[in-house]
This record gives sequence, C-alpha cells and structure tokens, in this order.
Amino acid sequence: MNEQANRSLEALKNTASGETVASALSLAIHEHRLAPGTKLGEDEVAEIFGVSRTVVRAALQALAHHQLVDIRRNRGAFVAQPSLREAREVFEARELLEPRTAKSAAMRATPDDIDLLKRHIVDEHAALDAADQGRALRLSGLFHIEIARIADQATIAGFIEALIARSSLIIALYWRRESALCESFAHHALVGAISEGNSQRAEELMRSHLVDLHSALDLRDRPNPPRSLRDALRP
Amino acid sequence: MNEQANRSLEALKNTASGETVASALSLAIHEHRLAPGTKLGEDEVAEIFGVSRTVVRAALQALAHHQLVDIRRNRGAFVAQPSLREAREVFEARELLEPRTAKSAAMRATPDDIDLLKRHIVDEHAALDAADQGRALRLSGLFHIEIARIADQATIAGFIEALIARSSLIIALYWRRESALCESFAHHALVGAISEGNSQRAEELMRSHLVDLHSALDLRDRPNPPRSLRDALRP
DNA sequence: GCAAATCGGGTTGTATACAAAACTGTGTCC
DNA sequence: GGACACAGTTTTGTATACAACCCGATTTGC
Repeated sequence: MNEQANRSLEALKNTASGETVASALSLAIHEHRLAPGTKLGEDEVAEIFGVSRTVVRAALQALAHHQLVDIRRNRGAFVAQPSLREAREVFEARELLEPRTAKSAAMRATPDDIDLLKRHIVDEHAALDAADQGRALRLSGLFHIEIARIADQATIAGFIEALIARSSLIIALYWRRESALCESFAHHALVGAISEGNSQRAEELMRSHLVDLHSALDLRDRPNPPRSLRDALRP
Repeated sequence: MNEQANRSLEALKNTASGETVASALSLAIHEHRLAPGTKLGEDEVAEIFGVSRTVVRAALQALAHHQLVDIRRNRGAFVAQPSLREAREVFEARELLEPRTAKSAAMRATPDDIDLLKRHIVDEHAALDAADQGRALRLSGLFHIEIARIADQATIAGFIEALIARSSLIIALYWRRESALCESFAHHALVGAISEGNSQRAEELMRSHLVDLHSALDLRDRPNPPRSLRDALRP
C-alpha cells in the first residue's frame, strides 16, 4: 500500500462511524458496485474503513434490517439476492404506494420542491451522459424518494425508501439488457404534472411509470437466471 | 437472590440469544408492560437475561430499526413515544394497506386459515374475560398480522407488522379510556366475510374497523398529553 | 482408487476491557 | 441565596480477546 492510499484511508478512519460504514455500503449496493451475492466479510470491511468489527457488525445488521444484505448465522453477511417472488412483491407494493404518494406530492409541492426535482433530473441526465449507470440508477431512486418526502408522509416514505433500495438489487438481478434505461422522460412528465398541481395526472403517470419499470424486468419462472452459475463458482 | 430465582435465571441464561432478548422486549412493549419512555439500560437488560451487553445492544438496535425503541447517542435506549403526527401517519398507512390486504386474504383463505383466525378470536375473548388487557391487545394485533400473512404478500405483511407494533405504542399513549376495547365484534364480522370469500365486504369491514380504531384515539393537537409531565419527572 | 472421517485454518458469535461522554452532586464565587 | 463550575459516578461507544462453528484439505481405511 502506497503512501497516498494510506493517507486517504487514514482520513476515512477519522470520520468513519457505524452510520458511515452503513451508508457507504448502501451506496455501493445502490450503484451496483457490489453485486448481489457478494460476501461482506467482517474483518475485510473493518480493515477497509479502519474501524473494529464491532461497528461493522452493527452496520451489517442495519443493512440486514433493510433487507439489503442477508446474514446467515455462522456464515456471514452477503449482499441480498431477492427471489423472483420477492421481486414481484416489491413492485406490487410500489405500484400500490407510490401512485397515491405522487398524488399527494402534486397537491403539496412548493416551488422549492419543484426546483429540487428538476435539479434531480438534470443530475440524472448528466450521469447518463457520463455513462455512469450506477449513479444514474441511484439518482433515479432518489427522485422517487424525494417525491415521497414531498408528500409529507414520513412513515410511507420510509416504506418506499426500503422498496427502492430492494428495487436496486432486483434491477441488478433481473434487468433485461434489451430494454433501455431511458426513464428520464417519465420523470420529466411527472415533474410537469406535479408543478401544475395536476394530482390526478401525477398519480396516473406514476402508475404507468412503475408498470413500465416492472415490465422491463425479466420475472419469468426461472429461479435466479444469471446467478446460479456464479453462485456455484464464487461463494 | 434465593436459590430458586437463581436457577430460573440460569435457565434463561442458556436459551437467551440476541433474538430472544429482542422478542422478549418486543412482547413486553406490545403487552404494555413497558411504558413508552421507559429507559432500557444496557447493563440492566443484560443482567436480566444473563447475557453480555453486546447481544443486548444488537437487540436494542433491532428494535430501534422497527421504531419500537428510540436510541439517542450517548444517552441510551428508551421505549419509543410516537408523536401525534406519527400516530396519524401510522393509522393513515394502515387504512391504506390493510383493507386491500383483507380483500386479498378473503380471496385466498383456506379452511385452515379460517380455523386459525377463529382460534385467534377465541383466545382474544379469553384474554378479555381474564381482564388481561395487554394480552388481548397483543392478540388483536396478531389477528391483523395473520390476515396479512394469509394475503400472501410477505413484503406488505412486513410493513403491516411494523405498523401494528407502533400502533401498540400509540394506543398506550393516546387511547381514550371512554371508548371500550370491544373490537371482537369487528374481528368476528371480518372472519365471517373472509370465510364466505366476500372480498369486497372484507375490504370494507377492515376499512371501517380501522376508522373506528383511529377515532377511538385522542389525536387532537396537544403534544403528548399525558406524557409531558412524566417526561419531566422520569428520564 | 474412492469414500469417509478427522484435523487445521479461518470466520463469526460472545464476553470483557478500556475510553469517552453524560449526569449527579458538591463546592465556590458573585 | 443563586448560579456557575468542577469532579465523581454511571452509562454508553469502541476495540480487542477468546470460544464456537463452518468449510476445506489431507489422511486413512476399505
């Protein structure tokens, strides 16, 4: 390890607490830098962040409660691999919660809220132009979370946040390469409806946006299509 | 400490793992044996269950993720005290999720499921007859959770379970003494609709049942009505 | 040569020890 | 007499040490 790398690790060391580790891992999962099934060894993570296993364990348990990682007793923590069934359930839940949330958001959004949403879309475009798919996906999720926040229902927003986190794993596992990731249009239209205060239209746009997303997944009965081979190989 | 007490503690000691501690605390909160705001000192809990603080911390963190306890840094863990706003949100979320879940349950319930629900009601009556309000409340919550399980949507069922857990705290804080806890009629009618497969009626019954519950709470703008004095007194 | 059992390395689960922070009570100064 | 400051005690946050367990490899028996 060279001097510079050592120094940057040292910098992390000073700031890294339990929450830091959890959000860093969470971000890596959201941006598809950590693939489903990857083992997260405690010692390994502890050394990377320069903290003890105690805090790593707490972070991993927090992620496990959000169902982002799967902890198997005496086996360790792995990035979760949602089953087909879970994938369907997550999107059904989103289709139940988010349209209504978008409707509320359209009724409550302030000009500041709308500016924020527009900035999100700009960032998303920038990430796509930079071919940074991971960041684009993360920003796309943040867009949905922002709408839930605007709807001013913290409890439901929390559920939606958890669903979006799992959606990121589901997309990593079941996304069809054929379908393009050009959701920006849908997001743009949504912001339009929200800024006009057209709640009915916002609700309908969100519903169809989620149906589009859902149908861009390959959720046919075939357990873990691309995973079973790698599973036998890696962990 | 006498011999016998020592032995029973020792028995606990052998079986108590992290999960055990968490569910024991959770049950105590559900049955209103632990009041909102109660401090859960790590050493105290650790000694009670005969485990180390390590496992107690994990259990408390798990409960915190379910929003049953509130962990304040360097202050410790306290049984959560949902605000009026949170209380409203929780019941709004339940009114959004549970009617639809009851509808699904009515469409999918097997005879075994219906028997289980009927047994739940019998148990509930028994607890009420024994004047065991805590147990009755817990069983009432389990009834709702069971319906969510029958609906066969694990993701949404998990959300509902979390909402019911928080509802228990909300009831502890905001329940109006005037209103009686005679929900058994509502539960009975629900089982009737479900066993007939009348999904429309099940949905409507669940909705009105939740509205009844909601309106039996005192959620007027008056922050933590019975709590602010005790709050100044205890913690 | 193959199968089964056993032994070793490595990883997780739990307990304990130490460091840091908050709360309590006392004392002093204004 | 009241308010502030300081120190002691208690409690939490983190690191480390040890025990239990799982997995893989080697060895042994058939």
